[in-house]
Amino acid sequence: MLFHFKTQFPELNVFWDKYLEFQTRLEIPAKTVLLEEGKISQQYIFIEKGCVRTFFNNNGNDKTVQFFFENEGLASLESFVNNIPSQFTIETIESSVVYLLPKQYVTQLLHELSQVPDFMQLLLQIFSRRLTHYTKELVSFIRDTPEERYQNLLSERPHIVQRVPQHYIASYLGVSTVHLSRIKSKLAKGKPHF
Amino acid sequence: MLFHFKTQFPELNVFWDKYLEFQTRLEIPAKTVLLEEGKISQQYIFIEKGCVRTFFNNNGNDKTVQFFFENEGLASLESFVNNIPSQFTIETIESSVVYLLPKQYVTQLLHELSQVPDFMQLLLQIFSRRLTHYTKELVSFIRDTPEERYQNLLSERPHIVQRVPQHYIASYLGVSTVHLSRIKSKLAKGKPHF
DNA sequence: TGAACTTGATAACATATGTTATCGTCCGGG
DNA sequence: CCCGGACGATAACATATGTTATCAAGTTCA
Repeated sequence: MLFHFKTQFPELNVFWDKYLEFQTRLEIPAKTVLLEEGKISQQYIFIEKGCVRTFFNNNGNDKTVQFFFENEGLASLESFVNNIPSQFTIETIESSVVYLLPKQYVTQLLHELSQVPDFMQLLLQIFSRRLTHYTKELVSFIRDTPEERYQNLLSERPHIVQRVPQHYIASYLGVSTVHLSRIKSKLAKGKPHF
Repeated sequence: MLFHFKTQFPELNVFWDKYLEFQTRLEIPAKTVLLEEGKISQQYIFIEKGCVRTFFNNNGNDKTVQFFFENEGLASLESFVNNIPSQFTIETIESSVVYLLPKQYVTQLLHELSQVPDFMQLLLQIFSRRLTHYTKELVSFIRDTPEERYQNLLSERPHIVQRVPQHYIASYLGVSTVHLSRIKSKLAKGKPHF
């Protein structure tokens, strides 16, 4: 997944803004597929309103990998950079408004950015953040029980739990919807709120 | 984790070789800690002989994340780049011979490399490979059963199974040693070799 | 060589989690 | 206004996996 230059590095806005004119605005309903697993990513996606998830198919059983919300951007990075099929599908959860920037312009943009002094340092930082994110996800999967993962989600990213339908949460946590229900009811008993 | 410039990109050897003189050679026994979880990575490690693993501690219960062998190099990337504590411990599995290149020289090396035309493209490729690796690990954890993960390991990286003690494999697969034994004995029944 | 340690297998039992089925609620479109 | 679909809770049962304990076969090292 890519990052969004604009929000993360204001000093790069000037570059980003040059490409605004090449973006396409889309208003799309829930469950619209923006990139299909197995296809090659052709555009960078920026979310103005709504939310999307990335997932992969496992015998008709979706596994959600990540959620994205307003003012976040994404693309299948490996697919983008190496021109290989995407591991994931990208799909809206709610009806959304997104902007699409075709790959050729992203490549151009990256090329322009490579002229910026110390851009490599930025790039290193960006990637090490992404790597950190994925290794943390991995570690959490290895180390934590689904119940712990749910509690982490609740405390660290409560907006996800509030906004996203529960079966997507279950698929993100790596458990069945039934078991997530169990976890919730167990937690509810432990900590009654009044 | 970093990559090893030298083996992956021969055209960069000339840069790498300039730093050979700053490397320290170490002969160390099994179970030697090269970087401790929570400390800041101070050097890049290159393995001449032997093998090492990275793991994190979970209530005295190690969880192995990755294995490295001859002619591979590693460092805690995030720790390196951002000067933050490493999420993992790096430890030898067998008695090994390693070379250490202090961080300051790696930084210098990276700076020199940033002068190379199109180095950014290389860097993008390097990082997208790393990202792909971690996302594949993550996907495998989410999608596959421990038995499937073991079979994947057997078919794709049999040298690991042959060389690494079984309890490290179990910890890498995310199961108890007892359960890995069960998996092995189950597979042995299914496919008798004679 | 003997003792301590490491490695691995197995059994018995406990717990966690998946699967299937059923039910209730809510919500949006005809 | 009603109906169907999406969403979520729960029960009953099946399976996967962890935990603890025990044993056996190497390995290392004094």
